[in-house]
Amino acid sequence: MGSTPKARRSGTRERIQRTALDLFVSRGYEKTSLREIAEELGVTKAALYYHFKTKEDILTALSDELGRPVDELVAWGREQPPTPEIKRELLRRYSEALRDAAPIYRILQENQATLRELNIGAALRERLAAVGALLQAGAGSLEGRVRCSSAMAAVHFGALDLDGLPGEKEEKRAAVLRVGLEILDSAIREETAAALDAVG
Amino acid sequence: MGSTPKARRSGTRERIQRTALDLFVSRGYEKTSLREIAEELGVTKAALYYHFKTKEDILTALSDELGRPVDELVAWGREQPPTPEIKRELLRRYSEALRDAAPIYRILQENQATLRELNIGAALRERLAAVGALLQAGAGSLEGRVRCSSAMAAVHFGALDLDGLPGEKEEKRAAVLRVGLEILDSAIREETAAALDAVG
Amino acid sequence: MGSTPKARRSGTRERIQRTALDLFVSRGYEKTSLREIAEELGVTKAALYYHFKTKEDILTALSDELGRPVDELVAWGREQPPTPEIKRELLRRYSEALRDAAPIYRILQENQATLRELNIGAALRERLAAVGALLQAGAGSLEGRVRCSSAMAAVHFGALDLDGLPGEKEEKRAAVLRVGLEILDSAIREETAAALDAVG
Amino acid sequence: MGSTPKARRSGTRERIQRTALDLFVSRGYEKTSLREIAEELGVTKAALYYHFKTKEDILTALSDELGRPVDELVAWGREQPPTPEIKRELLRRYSEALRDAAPIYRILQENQATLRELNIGAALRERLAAVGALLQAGAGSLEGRVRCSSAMAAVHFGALDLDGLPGEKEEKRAAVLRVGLEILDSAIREETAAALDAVG
DNA sequence: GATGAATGAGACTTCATTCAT
DNA sequence: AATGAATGAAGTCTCATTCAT
Repeated sequence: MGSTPKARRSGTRERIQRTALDLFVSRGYEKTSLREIAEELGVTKAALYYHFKTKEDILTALSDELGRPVDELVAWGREQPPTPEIKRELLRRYSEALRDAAPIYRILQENQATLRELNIGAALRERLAAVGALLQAGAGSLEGRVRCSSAMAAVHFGALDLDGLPGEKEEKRAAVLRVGLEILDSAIREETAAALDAVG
Repeated sequence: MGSTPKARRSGTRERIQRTALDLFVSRGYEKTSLREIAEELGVTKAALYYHFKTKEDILTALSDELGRPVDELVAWGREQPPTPEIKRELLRRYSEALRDAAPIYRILQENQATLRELNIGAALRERLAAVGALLQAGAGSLEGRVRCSSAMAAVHFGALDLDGLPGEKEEKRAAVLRVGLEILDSAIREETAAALDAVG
Repeated sequence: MGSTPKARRSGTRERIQRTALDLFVSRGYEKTSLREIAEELGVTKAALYYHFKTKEDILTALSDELGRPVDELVAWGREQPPTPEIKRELLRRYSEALRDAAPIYRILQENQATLRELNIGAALRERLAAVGALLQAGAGSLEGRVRCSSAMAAVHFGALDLDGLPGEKEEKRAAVLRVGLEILDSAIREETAAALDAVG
Repeated sequence: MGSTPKARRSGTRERIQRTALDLFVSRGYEKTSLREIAEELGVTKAALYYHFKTKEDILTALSDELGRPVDELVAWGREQPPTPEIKRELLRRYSEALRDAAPIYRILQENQATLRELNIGAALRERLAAVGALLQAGAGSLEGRVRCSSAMAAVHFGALDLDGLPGEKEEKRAAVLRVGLEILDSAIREETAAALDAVG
């Protein structure tokens, strides 16, 4: 309570976050020093420590903010029945959620080894695992689970890694999502068939 | 290519590589210090410098050795015609190649941000891009390319990340490969259909 | 002497002093940061600076307040003749004065190295030296002076360090004082004997 | 095993210890920075870290070395019967042991607050408590214990604090020891008397 | 009577690397 | 084939203090 200054007076806190995000994405978390962030902003290192308790704290704040859409998605998903249509909707929304959250997940992905020892790594990974679990809900076979994972992976890594491909951003996202849905469909088809077998 | 100078004497070079690999995998490249490697081995840091010119050099040597199977796969692929069957074979062999090379690719993946500025990052990424290009050969549409990428991604990340899933290692690899092939098949089907359309 | 400026308003100044005293005793002067004091009090560091000009000032105010009894004792002692009975009374009163002043003298003792460079260290040490001088007044031999010092040391360190011993506080103080008086008596006896020798 | 370089090649380790001891005594442990030690020695800070793992380690090494005489004294004392003569001998030897160990005990005394949180503080204090316990062995009354403590305190603080008094060092030590023995004798007399009372 | 924001200095520590032996 | 000693650069963090509001 009152430990983190709520301050809306000078906006420095926000500027720190934005600068840090940029640098974490472009140079990596570990390789970005607080000196760099401070210099880029034209403040002293000590100013950073006025606004954030540690370096990790900057990343945590970023993740809490940008990761919220995925958090909300998980919350929503948990209240729905695990029907095929809901799963498709889940994947659709996941693709959307990633649109904004992409930078933070890219940081997570590209700095896994470094973040593994930080609390935040776990937090982010749990969010992803939760989405995965919702998609896999009810999947019986190993292969079924792998298909669901692959559908999510297509969307996830597509969102992060496809900068290299030619084409417009939104268009590419749509393509990636369609492929993800295809894979998900194949998973659903198989499960349904298996279920019918078991019954009939 | 003279990777092992005169070696064969005391095996220290090999021991360094093995220890480094373990530590790079478990603690990350950046977070692993030469002191740690040396201590774990019971030698001095200076000894490491007798065998390797720099820290990066240790990783490079590791990558040259473990990455060879994928290199050879690319070489082989380039001499084959881009038929569906060849593509399927390519994916199969890729899955196999990853079996041994997994650690090095895991290091690459989990330390991307760090390695981006090192030569070796590029080298490893190129190998992967080459496999991807072979799989995508002749793909006309954006969606087609995304499908091929996803097929490869399924196999690739499956190989690295599925330690968490239950089941025996080899069994999981097989499942992942089957799913990858499914996705690849869907890509091929579409391309073929599109080609027929264009013709007929 | 204007030690409390206009005060009497919200009592914050006093609360700062009390909190600081506690922390200086338990964590040491150097190791206690203004941040800690402020946090413990639920105010900002800047608030401390409204009431005190520097960190040292807080300690000085504390010392002026708590050290007064010893100051008064010294003033009293200087107006008395250096008779044995006065010396005994001096030691008795010193023991009493320390009852309240103990914390500040403990701080002095446990942070000597740190305070040596601050003015306040000297101030406190002078007070003690003054008591010592009064007790030694007229002591001819080195041994006599050592005896007087030891008598005072017994009382002084007894007051500070005997928390560890079993027994009730006031009871222990009495025991320590008795031992101190014994030592003082031995000093006086010797001096008297020596004086008689010289005369007779 | 091999963690501390045994090195006798350049003597830097010893020079570090000597310089650190001087600075710790004159400026205090906390106030002495590694930069100062390094500069005074004409080496870099990193060189200090080659020889000692932390700042505290330098102090620990110093204490292990200089504190040995007191350690040995405690060991000896524990094997003797607690007779009056042994106690007197103990105090005599303690006075001697302090002759060399004085600097380290002075550091302990003047930096108590700082060292309290370090392991080493406890270690040193335990040594002193052990001597105190040996002197008090068999003391029945609170006053008896206080007398023994005072005897030891006279010798201890005499050794550390009497630099201010006039006279030659060794001469002052002798005087302090004599006074200490006097106080110890008074303690012994009382205990003996009390014992006789109980019996007769 | 007190806060929010910021600073400048400096602390301890770790790292990759070098080189004479 | 390897060691002991040392370096220079850099990193994260904490502190007492200031000042406009």
